[in-house]
Amino acid sequence: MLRPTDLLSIGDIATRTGLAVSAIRYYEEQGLVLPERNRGNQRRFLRSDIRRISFIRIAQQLGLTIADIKDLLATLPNGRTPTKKDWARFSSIFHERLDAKIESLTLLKENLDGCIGCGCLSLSHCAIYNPQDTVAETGHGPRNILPTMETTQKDA
Amino acid sequence: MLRPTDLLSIGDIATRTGLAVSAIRYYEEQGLVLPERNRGNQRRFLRSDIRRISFIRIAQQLGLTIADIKDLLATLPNGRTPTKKDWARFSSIFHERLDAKIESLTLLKENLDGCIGCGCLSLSHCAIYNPQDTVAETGHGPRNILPTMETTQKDA
DNA sequence: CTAATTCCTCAAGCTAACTTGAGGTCAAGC
DNA sequence: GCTTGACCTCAAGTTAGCTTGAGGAATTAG
Repeated sequence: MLRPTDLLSIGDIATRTGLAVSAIRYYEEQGLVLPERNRGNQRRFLRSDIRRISFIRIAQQLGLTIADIKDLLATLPNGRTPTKKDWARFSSIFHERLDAKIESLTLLKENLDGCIGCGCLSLSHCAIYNPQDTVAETGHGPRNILPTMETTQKDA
Repeated sequence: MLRPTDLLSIGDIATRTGLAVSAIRYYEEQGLVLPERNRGNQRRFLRSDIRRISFIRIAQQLGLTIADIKDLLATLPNGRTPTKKDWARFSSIFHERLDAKIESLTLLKENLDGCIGCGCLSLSHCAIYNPQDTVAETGHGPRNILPTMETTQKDA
């Protein structure tokens, strides 16, 4: 338990953050955390990395990708863990994202309401089928959402 | 162009729906559409399948998975394409989903607002870090979202 | 009739965010 | 000092929703 200079092992971090060890290794691989190594090549984290990782999880919940988060963290001087001030700055970014999401979901809902009566599904003038800005589940992977879709409708 | 009994080829459907041919084949594979075959083994769709596929796309936009949609379509008598009445029924389901999503995003936003001042990130009492109900990006794949996460934090 | 399209069926690839496993090393308790 | 548990590094697998490609057959235009 007594670790020199108050450094934490990956297991400690896992316990503290509730993440799997493999996930933390993955974060390191992606450059989100930068633990040092002891002479046996084992990762040694700072206490502040717990906060850093918590920040990562929160950002993920808000819909940011690993890459997004990496960029955000990169804006911090010296690659340090976010402070109160940083946090305030990030918060407003998050806030905007949430607002945008809520707004487009609301829009979608309104369109849906308008559609209940018509039951048209006739593509040409259905507001839901031809949305201006899409949100919903901006899923991962090559999952084209309608508006982005290019007309790749020809076969081999 | 003149097709017997007014049946459509997969290419026609692709053009009409704006989807890729491969996507439509995939939908068939997943049991979302059930085209017949001509004697040359080529798919022949009904005109109503355009509506059916439009429905699928709309449901996807609202965040339903292929499996969800399959289940929904399965509730239709005779596996037919949704009618006005069906559409009204589905609409209310969609409506609920949207409401739930909007609500939890709003909650998240409120928590975030409350957090801007504190800048704690101290896990123990941060409302965002310990959310009751998570939404955000309920991503695909083995991406555990915080509350669901089991304590698999031990290594090999 | 023939060339150009379009279509067919697999099988494999892609993306994000991880997990799982094999094979081996390190550290802590007794 | 030695066993046991924690850790290490790859490589490969997982999920959803498709796309891409190879190799071949059917349709359609001229």
